[in-house]
Amino acid sequence: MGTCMSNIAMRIGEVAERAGVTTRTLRYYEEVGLVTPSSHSSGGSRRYSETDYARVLRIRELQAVMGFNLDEIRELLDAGDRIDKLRAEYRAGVSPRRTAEIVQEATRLNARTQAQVIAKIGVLQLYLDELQADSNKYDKFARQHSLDMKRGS
Amino acid sequence: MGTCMSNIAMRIGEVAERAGVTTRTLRYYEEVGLVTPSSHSSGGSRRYSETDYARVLRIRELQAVMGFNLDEIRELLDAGDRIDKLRAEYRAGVSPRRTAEIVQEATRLNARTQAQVIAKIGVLQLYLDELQADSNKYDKFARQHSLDMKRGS
DNA sequence: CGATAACTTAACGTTCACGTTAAGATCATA
DNA sequence: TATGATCTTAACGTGAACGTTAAGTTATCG
Repeated sequence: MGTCMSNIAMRIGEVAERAGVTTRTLRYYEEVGLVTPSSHSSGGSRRYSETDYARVLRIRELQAVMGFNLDEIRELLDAGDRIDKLRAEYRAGVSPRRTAEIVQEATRLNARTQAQVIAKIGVLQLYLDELQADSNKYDKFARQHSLDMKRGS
Repeated sequence: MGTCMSNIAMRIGEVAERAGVTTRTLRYYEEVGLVTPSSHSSGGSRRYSETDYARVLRIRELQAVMGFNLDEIRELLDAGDRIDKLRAEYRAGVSPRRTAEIVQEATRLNARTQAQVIAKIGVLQLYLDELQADSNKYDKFARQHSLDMKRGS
């Protein structure tokens, strides 16, 4: 299954370096079902495709920036995978009933995630507003007292 | 130091319940220098002020919603504390020279924090855009295949 | 074909952010 | 002042997400 995609395949060390993680991390991600190398050498070593690499990058972003844990990330990625699979299945012909179910679930997951992101942005924006109000006060104070100091870069 | 502020003081259990955390969590926050109760009973029990309580709430928000770890949160709160101290110093009366210094430092601290928040908002916005693009695809797919399903609420 | 760099699994170690007893001190109330 | 609820410190436990050896296997290169 999907052993040869005419795609250059990277070894684990290369992927690790490019993604800024350790090989241990990649093996751990495989252990918990996040990224499985799309092929292996004849001897059994892992071979990662560019798609695999992109997946690692996405995981790191979801983790570092969004603060999701690996379980949540797996849910999100699974939704995407399901859609991809569905697309392929659909092209090969699948029941409309099943198609509807899958698209609906992906839509729901997407909506849920959007809501979370929007909530986060909202809180950050509030916090930023506070900070800007403060900084405006400092500016005003400085001007009132003719303290000249440069703002910005 | 700061033992009596004529403020009603809460015991640790009350603060914990109001903030939705355990007493262990509050003692841990104290251990890592995040929230120190502003007073103690004669026998040595912790007594928290409303300000302390607000600080706990802020910590939880920064942690849960923004995904900061406790080290990052301490940095952010420390900046705020520093600014508060500068404010107090100014109010106690200082030379115009010192005033300028104070305003300048506060401005710099504020700007640094703003930069962090803005960076996070930026990445979140990018991610949100992607999510919306995906959800548009799902919609389009559903419409093309006449799968009727409601979006929104 | 040999060297050595990169890989393999397996297992124990570590840090963060607390959870969970344990054993005793303190607080509020009757 | 008694007593039960709440507090105290201290210490060991836990799950997530890896880090760090160890001991052996595979890949690559001259």
